[in-house]
Amino acid sequence: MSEPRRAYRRETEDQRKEALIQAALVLMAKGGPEAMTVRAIAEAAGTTPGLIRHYFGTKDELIRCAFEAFMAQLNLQSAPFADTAAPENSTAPSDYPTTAAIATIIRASLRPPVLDGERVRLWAGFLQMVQRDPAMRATHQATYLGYRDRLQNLIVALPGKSDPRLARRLAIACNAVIDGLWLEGATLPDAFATGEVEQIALEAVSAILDTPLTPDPN
Amino acid sequence: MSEPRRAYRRETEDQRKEALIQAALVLMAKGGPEAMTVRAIAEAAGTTPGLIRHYFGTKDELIRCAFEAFMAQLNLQSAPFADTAAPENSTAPSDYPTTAAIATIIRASLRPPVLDGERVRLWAGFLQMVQRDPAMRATHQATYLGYRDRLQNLIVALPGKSDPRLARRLAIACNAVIDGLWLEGATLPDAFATGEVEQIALEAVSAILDTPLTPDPN
DNA sequence: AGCTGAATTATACAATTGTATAACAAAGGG
DNA sequence: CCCTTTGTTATACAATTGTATAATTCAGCT
Repeated sequence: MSEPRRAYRRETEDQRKEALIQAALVLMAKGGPEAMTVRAIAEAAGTTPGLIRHYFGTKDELIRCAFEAFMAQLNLQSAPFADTAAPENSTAPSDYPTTAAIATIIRASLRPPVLDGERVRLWAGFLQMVQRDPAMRATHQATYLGYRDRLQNLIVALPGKSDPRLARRLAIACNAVIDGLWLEGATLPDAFATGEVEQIALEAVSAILDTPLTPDPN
Repeated sequence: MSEPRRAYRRETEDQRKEALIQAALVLMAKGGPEAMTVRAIAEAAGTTPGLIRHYFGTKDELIRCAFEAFMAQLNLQSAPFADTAAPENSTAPSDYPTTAAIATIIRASLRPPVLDGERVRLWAGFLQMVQRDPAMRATHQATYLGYRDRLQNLIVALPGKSDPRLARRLAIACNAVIDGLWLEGATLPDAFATGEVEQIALEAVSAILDTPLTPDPN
């Protein structure tokens, strides 16, 4: 009857933390906050609940870390290179066209793995905790504003958009289109043809910015 | 020690159901799915858990009903009149200008009570269940498509937008802007000035539709 | 080899969960 | 006026929750 004792297996602290965080995220994505119990997390991570306490002290702390990891990953995948290839010698505007950079961000944000139902549900599952926990709220806000600022920095380089207040409003609008399409495209996959979401986003952002975005068939 | 017995109070079936549904929604909005326990719902509704079983059979069924009520209310508040004043004698286009109707929907969708943090978190808290429960998924999809179709029906009446495929893409894009701004405006209230969100939405939709929306200062 | 200590597992425990069932209250008809 | 029916409340119960504590396992040092 009684299960055999779990094999004792030693791991690095980083490996263990990472495994627990990833397990928590998978459970949250698939079943929401209710599914993210310490036992389920531990089992999915191939360990026992005690390790959560050992490495994170409390479940809430693990959740905080998991949220941070999630937002970092989302940020990375939805705005690739972004900070690295941005303005190396930025006084040469046509080297890597601004419009192409904007289009790249849009496409990355609106196709898998970012455009994914479980992703959206994972994000949604955190919303309540984000509101409650100050640390998580800071992470949330920073991620949003970071994404928006990247858009704004690109927009301000477009001809005729140098006014920062104008660029800010345009960035907010573009961000909203992308977010809205991300939400709808991921939660209602049957309502759109493949590739339709990013296509619509490119057209809409082009209209908002009054600037054609290079089609760049990829 | 033992609490006095709760006063026996008889109510209409509709009153009871409504009270339980509203209590469930409030709890979901403030604390997410975890806070929506049968005991908390019953207490917030001024009754006892047994009534949930009596009137809904199971907690899941109550949740289904609550979600339906929520979506109906959201739908009503974000697109007022909508179905009533839509196309009475629709061959007279300039009687009630299409642009004004679009602007009205946008404004209603992006100010309180629709633009509200608890609203968004309430909506987010349902996402997991929407995915799982077929009935809830149908409600969700129908609400989204209904809102979008209303936009599309207005857009198709605009000059030069009579092609239904074009109108569909434009409606999707406008819907996305509104949804994205709803999300961000409600979850990050500090990031926007009052009225800024709807203002940006009006500008963005004007750009997408290539049609000025009547400012109509209200 | 033997000991120490940290990593890991297992168990304990009180609190909370959803639901089932029993006890109770009152309205309405005969 | 009793009796049935239905709405309502209270209690019971097994399952699950997060965390605390005890019991193991094993690597590294002397």
